[in-house]
Amino acid sequence: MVHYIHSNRILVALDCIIFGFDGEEIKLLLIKRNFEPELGKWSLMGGFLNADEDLEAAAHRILYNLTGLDNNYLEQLQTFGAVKRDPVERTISVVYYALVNSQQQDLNAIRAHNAYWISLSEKPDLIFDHDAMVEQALRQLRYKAALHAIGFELMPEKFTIPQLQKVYEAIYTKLLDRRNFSRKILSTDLLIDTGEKDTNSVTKKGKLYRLNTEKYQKYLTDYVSFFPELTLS
Amino acid sequence: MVHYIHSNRILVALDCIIFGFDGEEIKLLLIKRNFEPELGKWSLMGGFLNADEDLEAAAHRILYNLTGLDNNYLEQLQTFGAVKRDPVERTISVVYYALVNSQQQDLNAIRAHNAYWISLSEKPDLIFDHDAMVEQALRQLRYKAALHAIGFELMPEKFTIPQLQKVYEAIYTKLLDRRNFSRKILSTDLLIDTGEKDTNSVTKKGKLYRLNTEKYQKYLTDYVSFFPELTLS
DNA sequence: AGCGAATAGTGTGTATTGAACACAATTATA
DNA sequence: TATAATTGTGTTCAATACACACTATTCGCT
Repeated sequence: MVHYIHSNRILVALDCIIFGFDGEEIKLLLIKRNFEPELGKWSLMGGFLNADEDLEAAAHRILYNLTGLDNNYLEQLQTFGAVKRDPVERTISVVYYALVNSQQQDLNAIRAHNAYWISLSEKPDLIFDHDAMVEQALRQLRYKAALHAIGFELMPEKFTIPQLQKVYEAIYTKLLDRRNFSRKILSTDLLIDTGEKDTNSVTKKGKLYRLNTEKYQKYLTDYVSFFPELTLS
Repeated sequence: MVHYIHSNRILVALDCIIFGFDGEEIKLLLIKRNFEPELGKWSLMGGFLNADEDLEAAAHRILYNLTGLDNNYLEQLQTFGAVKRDPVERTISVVYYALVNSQQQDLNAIRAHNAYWISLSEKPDLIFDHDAMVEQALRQLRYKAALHAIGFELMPEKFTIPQLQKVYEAIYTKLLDRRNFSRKILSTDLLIDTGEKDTNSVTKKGKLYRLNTEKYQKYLTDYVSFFPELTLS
């Protein structure tokens, strides 16, 4: 097989920012490292790109190994490539972020990796440039959620409109008007009334909806300003 | 120096999609390859990441070598990493896109690289996955220009409002209303009247403006829905 | 010099959308 | 059965988008 003459072959890592939602707050799935390097410190879940593995496949592998989840929103964020970013050896890292609804995750796999769901407000300092990665992922999440209807990705199968509202309020740390929120969501025609009611609710039980997945696909691919009022800064 | 045990060190390439504007159409700076591999075919301008070079610096180097330009809008687009994307050898490519105002470019450097400004409508087929890269860059350009005021990056130092309108019409292949466009741009307070008039114009000479660069920085970093009406599809 | 063609610039009304707020309905608990 | 807490629906006002009318400047032609 022919090769390029250029000799600078380097390690390609992947790191995953995994966002979840517990009903109140946005959470991150972080690793308390029980391996070298930087043993004992906190980091993102990551791994190296294998020789016969597509980049996208590697991202799915890493996410699957940690969470047992395989069917989530997963998007490439950016590639970090400063020379000194990894003190061990020159490594560039292709960063992905995932949105998971924390329902059918594999708790054993998570425990085995020494991973924990941590609130954004309680995030510890992370190794290398992982803090910058999280910061950028959060910016991208806010950006994207204002334009596309990805808030649903953090919801369980069935959910009420007030629950969905909590996701957006958590993403933007900003309270929204119930009445206007409800009208906006319903006007998209993305929700299907299941006929069921939320049993967890203490007082009035809200309608449980599920996502109209076909229409949702259009909302993802099309550029639609979903929440123009949620501008950043 | 310590190294990772993982053995899969691979080549990291960078490819640049370079957008320009000639007053009528969006143009791409493409290479008619006079070197291997794929000699004689068209491609993006690219190169390999060097050992002691930050990723961002490599992108600037490649753009500078080709155009002589060093102070342009340059943004990382995405990293392409399919196993077979480069038939010569496994290579991942970090793709950047640049917006240049085709004024003070180094024509000798461009000629030396056998590069040409090609209209989007006349783009030839490119090697490897470069077509997909261009397609995605164009999508990103449309996305971004609808939200942020990056249309200015394709303008010369001084320009008239109708000229700026042409940029947006070229990006979206869509005609815009003169009156509303003018009002919207002026309301941003991003333009400074130079007092001069456009001498090239055949009939009524328009006012020449220049960009208020401080305010412009805010428009770039802030999320602002710049042209909500320019939705994609 | 005067006129028409072409392009640049300013103004105005209507329809749509966002945002604030009032009120009615449901359910557990006291 | 009243009360507290939360959900669901309606209404009004202001801001913005959008369509379209009109005026202004400049060149070239008669």
